[in-house]
Amino acid sequence: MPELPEVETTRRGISPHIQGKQVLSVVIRQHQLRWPIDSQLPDYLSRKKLLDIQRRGKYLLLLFRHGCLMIHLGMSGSLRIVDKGSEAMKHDHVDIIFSGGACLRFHDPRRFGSLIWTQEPPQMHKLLAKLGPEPLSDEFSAQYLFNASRKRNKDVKSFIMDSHTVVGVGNIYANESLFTAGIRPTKAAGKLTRKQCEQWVADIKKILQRSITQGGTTLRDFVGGDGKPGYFAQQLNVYGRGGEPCRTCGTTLKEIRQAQRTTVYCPSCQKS
DNA sequence: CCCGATTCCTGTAGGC
DNA sequence: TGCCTACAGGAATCGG
Repeated sequence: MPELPEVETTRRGISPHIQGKQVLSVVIRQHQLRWPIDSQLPDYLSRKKLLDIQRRGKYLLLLFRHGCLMIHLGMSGSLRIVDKGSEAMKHDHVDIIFSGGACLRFHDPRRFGSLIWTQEPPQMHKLLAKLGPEPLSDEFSAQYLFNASRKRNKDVKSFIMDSHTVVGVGNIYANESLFTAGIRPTKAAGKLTRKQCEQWVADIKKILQRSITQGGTTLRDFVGGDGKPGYFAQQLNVYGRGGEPCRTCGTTLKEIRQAQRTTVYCPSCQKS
């Protein structure tokens, strides 16, 4: 489940191998992803130079002079650099082969990911145009969160996972940051206090930043071939721990469903 | 505008 | 052991 730290780790991992290189060929083995891959993609990319790789939310943006390939990893997608000619495994859906012999390989068992070609500036694309701020930017501040949450009746957990509020806070980080901030996940967003917004924003940034740092430790393995995401190694306080004792107070962690997602929280530490 | 439900897909875990 | 089902999850989109 690639969250923002994994996407950023991926960006940093693949960039040195393919940035500035020319696309030699594109192989699509499976078109049917979250959205069908444009059959003309090989034509769009062939012989073109990859200028830069950026990230917006959980989208990776492969920038070319004449357009942009937007890649989303969905929940089981991954990108790796392999040698040109290395044999494709099951679920290796797309190869982009570059001058110099590096092959960018898209792997996605559950096919929730997507590869979308656009000729507009990517920030104008409808999938990116209305996204909320980057969580690690100054734009994502306590003031912003307070303002954005006014008169919203939605529970805070679903509210923060909505990419129109802020990008990149998925289920894991929503659960973990609410625990650290001591906020009850079922609280209505509109009832967040300024103080809570300050605490929560700071905690979200802290947790994401720490996770990116840890993701970086797997970079070597990443390119070499096993691509294990780093967040499994990190200490999770609540995510996946329903029914277990809270690490802080020992109270049994409660598991509920919010908007078809599992929420875990400590009834004692997250009262407000 | 706001919100909840539905949808895509397959690996894994649990029940029997 | 193996079959079957339920479930996980990001986020766009639809319906109320």
